[in-house]
Amino acid sequence: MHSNGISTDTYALCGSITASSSLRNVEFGKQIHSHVAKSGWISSVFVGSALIDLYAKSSLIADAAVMFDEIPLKNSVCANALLSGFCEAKLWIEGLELVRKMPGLNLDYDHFTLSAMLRACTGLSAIDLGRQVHGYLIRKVYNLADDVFLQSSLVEMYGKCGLVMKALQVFNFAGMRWGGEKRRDVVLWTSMLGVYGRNGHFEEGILLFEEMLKEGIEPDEVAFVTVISACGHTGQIQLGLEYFDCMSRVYKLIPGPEHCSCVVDLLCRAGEVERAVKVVNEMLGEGRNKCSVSLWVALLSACSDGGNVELGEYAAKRALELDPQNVGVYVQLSNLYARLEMWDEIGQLRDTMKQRGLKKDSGLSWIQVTS
DNA sequence: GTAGGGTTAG
Repeated sequence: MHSNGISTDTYALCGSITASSSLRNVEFGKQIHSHVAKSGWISSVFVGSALIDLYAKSSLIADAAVMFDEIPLKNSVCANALLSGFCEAKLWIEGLELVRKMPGLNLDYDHFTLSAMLRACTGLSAIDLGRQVHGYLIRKVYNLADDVFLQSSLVEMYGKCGLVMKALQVFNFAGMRWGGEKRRDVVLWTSMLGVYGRNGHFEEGILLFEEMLKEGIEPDEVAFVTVISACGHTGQIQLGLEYFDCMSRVYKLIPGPEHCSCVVDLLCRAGEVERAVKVVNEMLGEGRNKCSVSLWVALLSACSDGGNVELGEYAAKRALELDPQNVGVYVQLSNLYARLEMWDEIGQLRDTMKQRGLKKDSGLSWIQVTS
């Protein structure tokens, strides 16, 4: 269109930018950006928001922030686009700072803002602020029960802070108002399922999954990861395998590496290492190439827990053949050696990692203590 | 008629 000399307008520009965003083609988006800068449409808040979104989704958060600053007449939409970029990048403090600046810029909080704030609270385990946002929602948002995004953000926030009953209360409230209507979608159900899982309530999680099926909600890939993992924790091998099987048979979903490793983990937890190896081989035989690394890693992880050196080393070798840069494999193998006090082997492993220029990230965690 | 949100195991 442009090369034919036809002038573009903001509608066409927004369309092209969102298209390059969904195709994950940042380069094309950047080209449009420089074109926009010359055309004079750069001050359009519509075009600006689309560009912020493109940069934020391409992990170019600094570029997104610059774009935001350059929009002369800002509105909530462009602020929210940057805000969700911060949350996506786990820059929760930066996100909350932006939220604090919004009133001064004459920007109102809407559902998008509040849902992103809750995500930041979840990331920071900031229960006090999270409660304040919930209070604000109850007071100011009359149609809270209509918004599954806000509901699931609340469920996640309470769950992350360990308040399982509060999460359940929100989840039940979301279902209550609509009686027979299916207002709770699969993501909201999965959020609650995940809260149970992360807090060790695996039995309840499995029951909730069954309840979801009874309500006629179609489970997705994420729901299956969570429920198969829950089965692993309760030792319900048969049930876990049935879920794995019905994923493709009944729901026509293609199991990914994460499902395969859940199944391996489930079998190994139950001490069925032989059977796990058999499953790995079967899966590889079926040509699930994408699964192969994670299958060996899952097997290695299980061997690490059980102190099975021989099989662990074999699994590590196979995993590294496929992905030599995988630091996780070295860490797992090192854990296995440490468990059995095989210090010489750990030394060798460190040397190998150094030679290959690999480094393990150090861990970090924090919580807020409820006052 | 254009732009922005929530779920994944180990």
